[in-house]
Amino acid sequence: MENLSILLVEDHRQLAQTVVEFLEQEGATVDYAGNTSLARELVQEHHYDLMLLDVMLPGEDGYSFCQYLRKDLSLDLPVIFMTARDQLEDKLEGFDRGGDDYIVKPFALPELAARVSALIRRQRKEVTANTLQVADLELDPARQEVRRNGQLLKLSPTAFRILRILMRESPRVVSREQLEHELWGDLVPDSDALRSHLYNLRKAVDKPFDNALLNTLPGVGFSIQEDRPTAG
Amino acid sequence: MENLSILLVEDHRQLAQTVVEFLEQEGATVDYAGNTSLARELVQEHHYDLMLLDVMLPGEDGYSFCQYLRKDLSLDLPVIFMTARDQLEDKLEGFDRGGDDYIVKPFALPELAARVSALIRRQRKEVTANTLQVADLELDPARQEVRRNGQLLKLSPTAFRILRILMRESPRVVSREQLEHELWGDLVPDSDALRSHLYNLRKAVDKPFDNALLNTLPGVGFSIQEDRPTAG
DNA sequence: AAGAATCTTGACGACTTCTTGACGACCCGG
DNA sequence: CCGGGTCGTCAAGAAGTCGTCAAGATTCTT
Repeated sequence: MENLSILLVEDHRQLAQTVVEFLEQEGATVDYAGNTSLARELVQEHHYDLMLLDVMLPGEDGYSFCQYLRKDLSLDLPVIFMTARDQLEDKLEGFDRGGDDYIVKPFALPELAARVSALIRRQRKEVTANTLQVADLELDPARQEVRRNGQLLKLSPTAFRILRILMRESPRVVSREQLEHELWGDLVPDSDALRSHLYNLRKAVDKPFDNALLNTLPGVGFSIQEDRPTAG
Repeated sequence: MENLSILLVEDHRQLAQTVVEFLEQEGATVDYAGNTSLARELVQEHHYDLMLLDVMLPGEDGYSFCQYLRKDLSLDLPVIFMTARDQLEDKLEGFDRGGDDYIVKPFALPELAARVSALIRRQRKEVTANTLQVADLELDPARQEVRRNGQLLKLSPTAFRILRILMRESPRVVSREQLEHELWGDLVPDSDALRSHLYNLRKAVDKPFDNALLNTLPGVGFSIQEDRPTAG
């Protein structure tokens, strides 16, 4: 659960606090919203790896909010519904509105943690120790090796981590904020160290080759993908 | 569940048959194994989209088999444990050995179906719609790309956001107030910056092409749609 | 404890993006 | 036909971001 960024949406103060304390103790960073309007703002401003969503909320309910995320915001972050409703139709509705999992209150905190981890590792393609591949780039997490066109590249540990994030998200664009949080958690360096690391990463991954894989989208983030055509 | 290929590993004949019939009726193709040795062979010879795995099996148990899949075969197919064991430690072990979900017997068949679908769509990254489309305009939120007639357009971040809102609401008309609020929240610029952004957006989206998609309804707002008839 | 590798920081110029204001065209009501 | 409001057009300046790079600080290795 290291450096996982989680958003908890739950109006029950008591339960919320319990969950937050538990998750933070497990190493996650947790933001908390008691209703969906605050959740809406948070979700637009920050990147979260996962959301825990109560169904019964004051104002808009959790189902509706989840659907809004999927349809209007095109956000595909994993969502776990967390509710006392245990009827079949309730569960079906949760999945139907775009939820990934559904856990009935009261639940054991370790089960919640296990389901969170399971979703995250599925999302991050860490189910097996398989190599990640983008074009002629291969990254082997087990061996800590990166090859391009069969040729072994020398990367610093941080550069390796950045590349790994970019490759698992490929061809999605990863925001600077998301990268920084995943690399450093709450201890983001004062200055813009990420720029330096990216510079070095590019020097290793792209410089020696003809076509560049690592793209910058100014003001948005970074992505790794083959042949991003330059717009006319 | 159309065209899904599922492997069911379960020694209880009665339950197995019920599940198989249900899933096939839902449109899936189901292979069945009563023990892990048969399951081993099947998994090596065929591709499955998902596996339903009982824990208590004759010979090797389900936990062990799942771990074998992940570690030795490096197979990342989604696995749902399906068992009568409802103790916390059992569930934790299931996730720990690489399971994606855990459903306790007896369960409702529709819940099983819902969990299967949820896993599949996550696996296939179909959680959200991949692109927004209006006429020959396509916007891919994940890649931050916009194409018209297949050709990549170059947009500034703000122009991209405006287009995305307009396409999301298409063919509805979006008021200036709504646009400004969604772009800047409470920090709307003093002057009418939106006009400038729309101008630039039009330059990129409409100028290079024959027909305009971006319409202004004076005093009302903006919309994006094909062939808006010029009212008489 | 010395040396190597790595990370952070700061500086610089180049470039992009955003905001602002100016101007004239258009529409509509008075 | 005049005037206020809205709109499209455009350029200039402000603000911010990016690539580049080297020097100092820190951590790791030996």
